[in-house]
Amino acid sequence: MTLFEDLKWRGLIKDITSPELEEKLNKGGMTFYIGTDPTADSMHLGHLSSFLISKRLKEGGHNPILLIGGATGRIGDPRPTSEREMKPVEEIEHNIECLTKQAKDLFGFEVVNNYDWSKEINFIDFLRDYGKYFNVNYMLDKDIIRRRLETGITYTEFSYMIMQALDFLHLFETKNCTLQVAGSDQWGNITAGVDLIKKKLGRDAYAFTMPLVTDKYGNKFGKSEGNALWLDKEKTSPYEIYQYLINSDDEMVIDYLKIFTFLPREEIERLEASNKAHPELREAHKALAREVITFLHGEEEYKHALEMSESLFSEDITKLSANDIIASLKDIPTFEITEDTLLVDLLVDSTICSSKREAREMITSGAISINNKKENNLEKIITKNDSIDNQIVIIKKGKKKYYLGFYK
RNA sequence: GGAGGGAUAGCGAAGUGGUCAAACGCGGCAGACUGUAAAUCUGUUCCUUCGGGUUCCAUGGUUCAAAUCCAUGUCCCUCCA
Repeated sequence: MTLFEDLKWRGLIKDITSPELEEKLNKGGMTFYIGTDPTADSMHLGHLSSFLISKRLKEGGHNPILLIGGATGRIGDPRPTSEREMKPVEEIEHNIECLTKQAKDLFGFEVVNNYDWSKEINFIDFLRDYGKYFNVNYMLDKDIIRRRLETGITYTEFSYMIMQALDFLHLFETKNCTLQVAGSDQWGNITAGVDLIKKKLGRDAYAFTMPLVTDKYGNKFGKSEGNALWLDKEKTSPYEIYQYLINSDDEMVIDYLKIFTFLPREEIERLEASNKAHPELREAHKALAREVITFLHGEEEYKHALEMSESLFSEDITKLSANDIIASLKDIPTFEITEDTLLVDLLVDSTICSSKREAREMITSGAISINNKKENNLEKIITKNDSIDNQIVIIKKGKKKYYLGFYK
């Protein structure tokens, strides 16, 4: 199977700028870039899919550059709905530092910052040297701009695509970078770059986008309870990622294997068959969790996440000693217990529930378990008798969320 | 610069003086069923010491009573110049 066929099979190619790209991809030897803006101090699972492509292309004999958007991040990529808040420069600087380190650690490829070449361009030169290549009508015709005409868009965000086009041009000129890869929402910005290179230099550049990864309802992949799952394990534990992936939809899990793992086609097809024949074994889900966590955090962390999940979900945890539990459950949220606390208060103080009303609702509906035993009593007082080895209390909210309480 | 329209819970959207803690839909959370899945069904979704308390962009005002009326301000949209 050629590189292009493999990418296609994995569902990683949505649009390409030109059919010649297939042959060029298969041949190898292109320098390409993938970028992200420093909107946070870590990438999240949503970024992973496109960044993994850099590794796939590298293996196909291409030369990757990862771009962190210090300049574009100061401007803000237009969202479909509304204007972004501008982030303070200090925060952006901090994010750049974190992301650069993360990208290097995870992929080990060259990382560049577009602020380095954008910061010197002054406004007059910008208008003379670049502005003339962008007809406003052309810009207005881009999907992302058109969608914003109703709700309004500032000149700042309107200009974003030009900056991204400049990046491509700069990398093309200085590093012979002829290919850009990004998520499909970047199509407008990417083609702006390809067109700019054509107009200004009369040269051909290429790009392809990958589809946005979603769940079966079309929601963005990689969000749990509205929060992004970060690739930084200090922000999102391997255990949380394990839980997220193991709970993937049956219908989607094979797609995810193709996108997020380097498993070969035969192995994924075997898992697909297994998923069909015995979905309850969740072999595909487990493989997904294993591959992703091992890639991100290494073998050790994966084993730990697996062990934790198994002890919480399939064994009788109360049979373990407090020390074993503490060692094993290091990644679930913890809280402190003072002796003899009303359960309702405990749930609120520990932020497991956001109000007493909610805490009561949880208890009454049978959503709260103490050491894996349901607790329906609103008057329940937690004492040392409820603890394991006088040290800890495990509280479960709903079916999947665990919290570990420590006596001081 | 001128004219008009708008701002309601996470989102969309009703309500236009008391019956409004605010319909409805989505989303969220929980229960049942299961496989830590999906679908389905059920409950719930401002806070509370369960007496009540604080909400409908902001600040003042009218009224026994305001999300609803008035004034000023802020932000947004449409059209004209």
